[in-house]
Order: sequence, then structure tokens, then C-alpha cells
Amino acid sequence: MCVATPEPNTTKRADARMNAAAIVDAATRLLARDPDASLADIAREAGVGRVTLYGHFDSRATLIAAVVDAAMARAESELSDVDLDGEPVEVMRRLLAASWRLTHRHGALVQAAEKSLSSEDLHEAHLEPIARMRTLLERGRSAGRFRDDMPLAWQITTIQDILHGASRAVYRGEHTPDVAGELIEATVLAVLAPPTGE
Amino acid sequence: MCVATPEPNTTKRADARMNAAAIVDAATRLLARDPDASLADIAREAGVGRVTLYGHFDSRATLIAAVVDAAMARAESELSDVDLDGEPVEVMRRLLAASWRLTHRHGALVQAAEKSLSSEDLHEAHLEPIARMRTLLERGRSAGRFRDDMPLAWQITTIQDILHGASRAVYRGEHTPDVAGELIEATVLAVLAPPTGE
DNA sequence: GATAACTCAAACATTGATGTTCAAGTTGCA
DNA sequence: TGCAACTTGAACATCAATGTTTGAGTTATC
Repeated sequence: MCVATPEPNTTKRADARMNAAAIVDAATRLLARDPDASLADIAREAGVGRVTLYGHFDSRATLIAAVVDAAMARAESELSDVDLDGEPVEVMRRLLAASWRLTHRHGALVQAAEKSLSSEDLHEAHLEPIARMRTLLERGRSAGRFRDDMPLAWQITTIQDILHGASRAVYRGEHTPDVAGELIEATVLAVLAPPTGE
Repeated sequence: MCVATPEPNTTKRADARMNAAAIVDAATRLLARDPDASLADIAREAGVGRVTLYGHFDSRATLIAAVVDAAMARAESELSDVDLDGEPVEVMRRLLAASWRLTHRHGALVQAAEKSLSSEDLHEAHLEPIARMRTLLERGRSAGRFRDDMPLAWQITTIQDILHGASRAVYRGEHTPDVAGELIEATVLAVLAPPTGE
């Protein structure tokens, strides 16, 4: 569940804690756009010396683990707010909206994590959101609201691909995040809709 | 159109030409899976010494330019074989099938190219296939066969995202290329289908 | 079969990012 | 106020990938 080893609760000075948070924040922002962003870039973005960064995080991997943990914590918090009961199409709308906010915020962070962290940790990290989506898809299929003539895994990766593609398109400036959210909803629902007997 | 400066027609020895071709081939294969593959890896994959590679290509950028050129040449040849006349949905099927073969073969090569080549060159390189797809989409929309309540650019990037996602899924071993082709067709057509008055 | 073209391993130079050390300067906090 | 905690730039070590050079060995081609 948790990628970084939890800090021993040494009481740090207030400014030190602020800096650590600023670094994680800056890293989240930069890595979302460029998974290869250097630690020097991240330190600069955080308004902090490079040495200070190393004072807080032993290595690139340690920092990324911290970023992933923070991201996962917020993600779980936001996703678990989504009410999974009710009409599957409506639930999918809500789940997509929450997923889009997260994807847009974290962007390519997954790729950064894949390069620096053991794949087991990461796979486990993504397991929960995927399971959530899978459960919803299965329920929607049983209810005849989603098509079931494609593999579940395909539908899930397609949804992820659409989300990540939207993230890149927004970074390219092609759409606003809000418009992208609407397009995602329309597109995913079209993919999932049971084929009308043509 | 052409990324690499064309070779002065110095007559090279047969084995040298073979090696150059083997290197481009190996690079195409490796870069399709890992856009960060090192030149040492590529040389090994080509069954050639690292120095030999540098004998044929000045730099990583030069090699990638050659790979892109070869890929583009084959791509154009295969895509221009697709008959663009006729029922838009049928044409889309054919165009998708051809695009899938190319995507599966070239995979992440685009990303490798983006890191090593000037973005102008690359943008121009991708212009033609995108224009082809755009023309077809516009015709299908006019004919009422494709939905026109989303931006064209969104539909195009979505199609590209689905193709690339399928490529990754196949590399992960989740589907065979053939099955992926069918899934791509069904998924893209679902995305493009005009919404039925619900 | 002579020769120019080509290959290749080993060894070196360079570059850019990572990570470390140090000594001097600030600042939160008791 | 004073001190430990914290920050910082500069300088250094390391590592991996990119390129380069050399010199000896193959081989296509004339």
C-alpha cells in the first residue's frame, strides 16, 4: 500500500517541513509533465537549493516514493468519496469525473514511478483503483448497460488510455480541463454502450 | 518530408549496406518497445560492434532520423494503398487495419524520435497520416455516419491513443495482434458512431 | 590475389545527472 | 538571546551513455 518507509516521528522544524512539502509539490507538478525531470529542476521549481532536496530525500527513488505516496493518499481519498451504488452509467460518470481530476493532476507521474520504483510496489499501488473500475464494469455488464463483447481488461486499459491522452492534449493546450472532462465522459460512454442491433 | 539528409551516392560495399540495414532494423525493433534503448543495445541486437554503428551513423540523432525515414517510407507506402473511396465506415475499417499494423510495428518509436529530433521535423512527418484521417472523418461526418458533436482533433487523438494503448497491451502479452486489431475496430467505430437518440 | 573497404575490441574523452562533503550563513524556537 | 536546526553554493566523486581514436584483423570487389 505504502511505497515509502514511514518517517520516524522526529519533530522537524516548521520551515523544514514546509520545504519538504514544497519539494513533493513541485515534483508532482514537474513529473506530471516530464517523467524525466531532473532533481535540479525540481529543486529550482520548489525554490530550494539542490542540497536541501538531498537533505530531505536520500535519492531520486526516495523522492518519487514520497510523491507517489502523497498522490495515492489523495487519490484514495477522492475516489472513495465516489458513491458506487446506483445506475451504472451514472456511477461511471461520477467515477470518470473523479478519475479525470486525478489523472490531470498526476499525468505522467506513473511513468516516472515505473522507472524508479520496483514494479511490484507500483502494480500494487494501481490495483485498488483498477479493482474499483472492474467491479463497476462487471455490474454494468450484468445489468445490460455496458457491452460485454470485449475483454474487461481491454475496456479498462482503453479508459486509462483515453484519460492519459486527454491529459496530454490539455498540456498541449488543445482543450481546457473542463471540456476534456466532458469529452472523456462522452467518449467512454460511447465505448461502453451496448451495440445497438444494426 | 525527409528527416535525414540523403546520403551522397557513394557506392558502399555490400556487407556495409547489409549492416546499416540491420542496424536500422534492430533500432526499429528495440525503440518500438523502449524509446530509451541505448546504442550499445541496438548494436548488440543488430549483431554488430558499437564502433561499426558509429561508422554508419554519426550520432544517436542521425540513427533515429534514419529509422524514422525508413518507417515513414513504409508507412506512406502502406497507407497510400488504402482505398479512401466508398462508405466511410468501411474505409475507416481499412484505414484502421493498416494503421494498426504500422503502430504495432513502430510502437514507441515516436517517443524516441520526439526526444532526439527537432519537433518541427516530427510534426511535419506525422502531418500526412493525420491529414488522411482528418479527411475521412470530415467526409464521414458530412455523410452522417460519424458523430460531429466532438472536436475533430479530439477524435483523432483518441484514435491514436487507442492504437498506442493496444500496442502496449500486446507487448504486455494481453492480446494477440489480431485480436487487438478487432478490438480496435470495434472500439473506434463505437467512439465515432452518431449517438442514437436516447 | 592485391587492395581498399569494412569490422571490431579496447581504451579514452566528454557530458549530464546523481549523490556527497564542507564551511559559511540564516532562522526557528526554547 | 543563543544555539541547534536548517539552508546554501561550490566543489568533488561516481555512473552510464555518447562519441572518438587506434591498430590489427577480415573480406568484398576489381
